Amino acid sequence: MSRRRLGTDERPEAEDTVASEEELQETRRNKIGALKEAGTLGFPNQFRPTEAMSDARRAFVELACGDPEEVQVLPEESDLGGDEESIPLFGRVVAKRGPFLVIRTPFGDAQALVRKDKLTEEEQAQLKAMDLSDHVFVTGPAIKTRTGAAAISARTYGHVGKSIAPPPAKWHGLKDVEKRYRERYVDLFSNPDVAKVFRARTAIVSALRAFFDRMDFMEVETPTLHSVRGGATARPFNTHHNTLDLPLYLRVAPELYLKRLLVGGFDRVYEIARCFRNEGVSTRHNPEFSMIEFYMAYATYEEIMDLTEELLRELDTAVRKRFPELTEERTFSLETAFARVPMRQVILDAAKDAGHALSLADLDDEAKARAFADSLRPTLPPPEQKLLDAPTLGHLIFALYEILGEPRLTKLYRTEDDSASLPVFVTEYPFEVSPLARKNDEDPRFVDRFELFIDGREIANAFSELNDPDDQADRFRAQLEAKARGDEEAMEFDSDYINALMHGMPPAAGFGMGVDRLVMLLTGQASIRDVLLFPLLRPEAS
RNA sequence: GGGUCAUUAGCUCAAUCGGUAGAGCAGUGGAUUCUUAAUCCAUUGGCUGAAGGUUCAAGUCCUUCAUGACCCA
Repeated sequence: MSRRRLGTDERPEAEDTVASEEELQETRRNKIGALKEAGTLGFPNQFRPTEAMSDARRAFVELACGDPEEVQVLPEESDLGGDEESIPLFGRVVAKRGPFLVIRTPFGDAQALVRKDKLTEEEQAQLKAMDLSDHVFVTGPAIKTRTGAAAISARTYGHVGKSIAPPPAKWHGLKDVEKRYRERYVDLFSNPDVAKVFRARTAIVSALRAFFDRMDFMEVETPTLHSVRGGATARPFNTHHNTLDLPLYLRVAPELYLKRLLVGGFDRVYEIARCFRNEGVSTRHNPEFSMIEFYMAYATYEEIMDLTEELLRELDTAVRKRFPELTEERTFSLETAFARVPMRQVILDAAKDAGHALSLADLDDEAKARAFADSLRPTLPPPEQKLLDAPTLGHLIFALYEILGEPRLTKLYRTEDDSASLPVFVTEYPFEVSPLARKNDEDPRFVDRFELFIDGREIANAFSELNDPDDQADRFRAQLEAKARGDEEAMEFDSDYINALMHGMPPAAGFGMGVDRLVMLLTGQASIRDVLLFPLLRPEAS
C-alpha cells in the first residue's frame, strides 16, 4: 500500500490516495520488525513486575509528583556511587523531551533519563523503534536533574507494548467531546483530569458500601429481568427470553424484590442496582444508570433522614480527602443541618416568593386550590398547564409543587449566612403520587415520604413502606386504571408481591438514590456523561 | 419535540467580501542529547461530516440529512 506519486497531468483517483491515518499506523506497524531485530516482540508478554516493583514505582511517582522540596534529597547523576537502589518505572510514554521520556502511570507522570551510553546496543535499537504512546519499562537509580526534577536514570530499557494508533496532541489532549465519549479509553489516558473523576466515582461507591456494611446491612443482588413492571413509574425496555418464550422487562427499580427480602427475614438489605428506563438522553439522563436502594426494618422515614445526612457527609469526606480539587466552587453546603419542609409549605413559601396570596387552608380546599391553579394557568407553558389538569387534589398539590416550588428550592432554603443553598428534605407527599408508601397515621391524605434535593436537583427518594397488603392491592389497582387511561409509566399489578405482603412484612423504611447524579454532585460535573465511563451514544453512521 | 452553534490533516485550530486550503503538534530524514509544550534544518500528509443546489468559481451562500454540544419545553 505504498503511496504513488502522481504526474501533474494525472487526475487523482480514490484508490491512489492512502489515508494519512493509515500511513501513520503503517509507520508504527513497521517498527515491530525493528523491535524483532532488537530481540523483542511488538506485543511481548515477558514483563512481570513483582509487587515490590509496583510499590517502588508508585513511591517514586508519588515523590516525583509531590512536594518539590522532597525531590531535592535525591543525588544528581554525577554524584551517584553505583550502589543506589534500582527503581522500576513503567507505563505509557506520553512525551519525549531531549533524552527524557515522560511516562504516564496510574499515579501520575514521571520522567526517565534515557542516555544511549548507559544502554546496550539492543536496548538502543528498541528505544529507536519507540513511538509516543508505547508502553515501556526502565530501571535505574532515582536522581534529581539539573533543574531539580526527579527522574529515573535508565540503566535498562525495555519495550513492553506497541501502540499502533497515534495519540492525540500531547498538549491539548483529546478535546472533541463526541470523540471523547466514543473513544473513552483515549480520553482516559490522554486527559488525566477525566480519569480523576472516575477514580472519585469508585471512591464514592466504596464509601457507600463501607457505610452500609458497617451498619450491618446485607448487600444483595436481585433480578434485572422482570416479568412484571413495578417499583417505579417509568417506561421500561422490553426484551424476550427465547426458550421460555417469555416477554420480559429490564428493571426500572429493584424495590419490590428488596422488600420481598424483608418478608424473608433479612432486616437490613441494600443493592447497588443498574436500572434501565426507556427515556430520552440528556445531561441528566442516561437510559441505564445506577441506583442504591436500602431497606431497614423497624425504622421510619424520619430516621432515614438522619441517616441520609450522615451518609452524605461521609461520602463527601471520602471525596474531599482524595480529590479536594473536585469539590471547589460549590454552590451548596452539606455542613449544617439539612432543611426539612412539608410539600404544602414549600408551595406556600414559593407562592409568597412569586407574589401570590395563598394560605394552607386554600391548598386543603379542592375548589380553592383549583381556582388558584386556574389563575396561574395563563402564565404557564403548555406542558405545565397540562400538569394542572390533575384528577385529584393530591395530584394538583404535587403539580403546584413541581411548578412553583421545585425551581425555587435553592433560593428559598439557604445557609444562615446566605452563602450556599441547603439540601432540602421535601416531606408529606400526597398518597395519590406515592403508590408504594405508607399513609400517615394522623393524616391519611399524605404519606410518610421525603425526597431530597441538593443544589435544586433530586437526589434521593425515601418513605416508610406500605406493608398492608389490602392497601397495596388498592394502589396497584389505581395504577392499572392510570395505565388504562394511557399512562405509559404506570406499574402493573404484582400479585406475587401482594402475596409476599400477606405473609407479613415488618414495618420498615426504604430509600433510593441515583448514584450517577450523586457522583455528579460531589465531583462537580455538569453532565451525567462525564460520570459514566461509556454513556449511550447513537452509533456512528458507517 | 423546538431553537442556536459546531463538524477543515492523526490531534488542536486558521482561512478577509465567494477567488490557488494553511499553521502548530504528531510522523519521516538529519543535527543535538539535563529536557519541562525540548530545540534547529528539511519534508510527507486534505474528496473541507454526507447528498443535492446557486455560481465562471463554494470550506465560505441555499436545501436536506447525519452526529454532537448548549439552551428552551
